[in-house]
Amino acid sequence: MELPCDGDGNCMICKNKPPTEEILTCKTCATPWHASCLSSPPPTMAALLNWDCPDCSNPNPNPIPVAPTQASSTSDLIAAIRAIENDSSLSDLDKAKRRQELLSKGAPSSSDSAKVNATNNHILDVLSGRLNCSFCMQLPERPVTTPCGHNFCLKCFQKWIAQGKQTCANCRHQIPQKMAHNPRINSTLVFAIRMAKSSQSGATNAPPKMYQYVHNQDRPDKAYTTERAKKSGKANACSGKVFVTVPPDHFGPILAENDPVRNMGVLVGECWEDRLECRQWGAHLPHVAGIAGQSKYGAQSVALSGGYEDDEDHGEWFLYTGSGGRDLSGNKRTNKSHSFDQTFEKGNEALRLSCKLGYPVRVVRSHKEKRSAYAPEKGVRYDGIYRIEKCWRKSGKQGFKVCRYLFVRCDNDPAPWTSDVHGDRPRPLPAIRELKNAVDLIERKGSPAWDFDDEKGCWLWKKAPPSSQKGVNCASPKQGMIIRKSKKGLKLAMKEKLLKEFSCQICRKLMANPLTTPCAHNFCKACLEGAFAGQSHIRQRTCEGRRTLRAQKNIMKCPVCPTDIADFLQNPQVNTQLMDVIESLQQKTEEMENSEDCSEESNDAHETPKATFDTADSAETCPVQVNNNLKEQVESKPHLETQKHETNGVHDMPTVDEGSPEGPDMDDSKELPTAHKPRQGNKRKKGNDGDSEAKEDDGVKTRSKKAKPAVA
DNA sequence: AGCCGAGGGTAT
DNA sequence: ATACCCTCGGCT
Repeated sequence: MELPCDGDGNCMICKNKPPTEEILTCKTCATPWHASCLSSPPPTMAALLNWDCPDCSNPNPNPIPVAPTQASSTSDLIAAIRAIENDSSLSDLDKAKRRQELLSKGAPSSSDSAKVNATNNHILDVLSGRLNCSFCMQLPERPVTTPCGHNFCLKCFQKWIAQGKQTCANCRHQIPQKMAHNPRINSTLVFAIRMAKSSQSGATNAPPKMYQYVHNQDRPDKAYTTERAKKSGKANACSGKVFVTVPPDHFGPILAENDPVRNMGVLVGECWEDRLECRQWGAHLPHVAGIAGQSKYGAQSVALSGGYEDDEDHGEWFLYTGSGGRDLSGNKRTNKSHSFDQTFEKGNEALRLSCKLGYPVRVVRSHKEKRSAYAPEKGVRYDGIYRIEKCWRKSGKQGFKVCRYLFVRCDNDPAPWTSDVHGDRPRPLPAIRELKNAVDLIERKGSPAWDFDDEKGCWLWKKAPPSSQKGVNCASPKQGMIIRKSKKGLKLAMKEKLLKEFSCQICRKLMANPLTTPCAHNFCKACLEGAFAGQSHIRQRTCEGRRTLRAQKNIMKCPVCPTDIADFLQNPQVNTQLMDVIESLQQKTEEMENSEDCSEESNDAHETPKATFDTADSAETCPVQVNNNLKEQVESKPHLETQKHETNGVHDMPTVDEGSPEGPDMDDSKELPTAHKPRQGNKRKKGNDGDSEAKEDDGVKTRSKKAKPAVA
């Protein structure tokens, strides 16, 4: 039995932490192994440099094709390593770091010179080889992190799971069921990789925009406006001011010019607490309905919240189900069962119109969508512009006809889950198996209104957007709120971004010994453990002091989302790859800083607080405070420009995929007899509304008009 | 002026 | 988890 070191660097065979010089790093998967516990350690120094661990050298247990790696052993490299080893001024940690840097960079072998940019001294170097997915050997495109601290592409990981594997491909730790079947994107890594890529392509002056968060104290107005609405449990649907100056029937992205409050526009990846807040920023206006649109005009936006079980989410494309088909009479707000067919009317017809004309449709995803890897863990997130390429009807899972829409992403910004630095490119449509049983199929004829411009390299209106039928919403933002954008140095902005993205969400400092939870949130190990200090995993229950009942597991909620991470906390493993990246970036930033001390940046009017990169490496510098109300300010951002992305390295649509692996199409193959059930009334009966009369005595005069008809 | 809705909080 | 009990904006 051969086993590597675990996430803490302890050998899984002898259980000890081997000294640095006894650690071997696999050239393929970068996993550390304890040399003395290997049955056949590499015989020579050269072999050591080009060493494949037992997992990677044995072709059988790993059926996923691994990209060939180039041999990189040169005598220079060995000499360099020896020099590091003999340098008495370095600590063991430093030595390990240097050595790893050397190895991961690989000897720039002449055979591979085309790929290696000799002058390239960028962050990508730092990342390459460390963050690579062990399956495809590329930087993960949609990174996910196992509880044992290893990072993979979402798709590679899913393939691995689909093969019936239950252990981490790197360290063989058991992968919990929840992670296996519902992996979450690690957005911190998305950021790291994106940043590295954009810095490599020379686009450093445009730091990636993502994960904006508008905090409560910065809101000029709250969603609740009436006294009654504030009464808990009584009303939640009272909306607040809409901050953006677009008409309610505005199509397409919301640009900076329509955002007088922040002058940023609504950015892809922006998150809100709930649908009401989402509404305030204009991304999706209805506070309950999933479709925003008018049957004669088109649909502007949709929400994906898992409300209809027929939905299928593949990130860059998804299959959306129309609304209706349910009996919501009385107070059956939660009725999920269909009792009649959906038809193309109202919102459904609006979507069909947007499909025919090729309008851009904004998409928001809600945490309520539990089956999708792309849904946010919390709240509602704006995911950008999609187009509806086709629509049709089919028999849904419950046997009644549902309206179906194929949405394909076409935004100039990358989706929140991808580490790609460029937006979408036109991509081939996925093959949808259920189409063979579709009826009422509509495909767009004629050219779409929103399309990709080859010359400009971005998506834009090819035809004039439909003129609004409504007036512009005139939010009057507080004067003081308007733009406090200073000409902050771009480098500084970048640095702040770094600091923020790699910060522990508990201590707010740069993460030390980062842990990635199964819900894909990152914290310092000390902070996360500190947050649950003193809590035992098991709660003993006694029955009247007589006998001891079966112990019950304590629930331990992730400090930033509702996920129970008690299991993870039993044996949390440091994400060493992420740790490496943070350390290296720190180093890089310091270098950059030193090299430009005398540059013009220093004449910036206001003294900027020093965004230090001190790691919170000791517990006392990093006070633990869980659930402090996110106290950051809205970030000043460079204007949201309709930027052109670099076209190099176009990482196009993951090849055309079939509809869904396990096929809802099975339903289609046989016409379900239930499709012809007698249609039930979909009208709400007035009488039911009257029932609520009795409790209207809250003393606040905000009776709804609805309460009256019972008397009338 | 209906009526509909991929919401949200609380009680069970 | 799920059942209730509301909300109010916007489409028709």
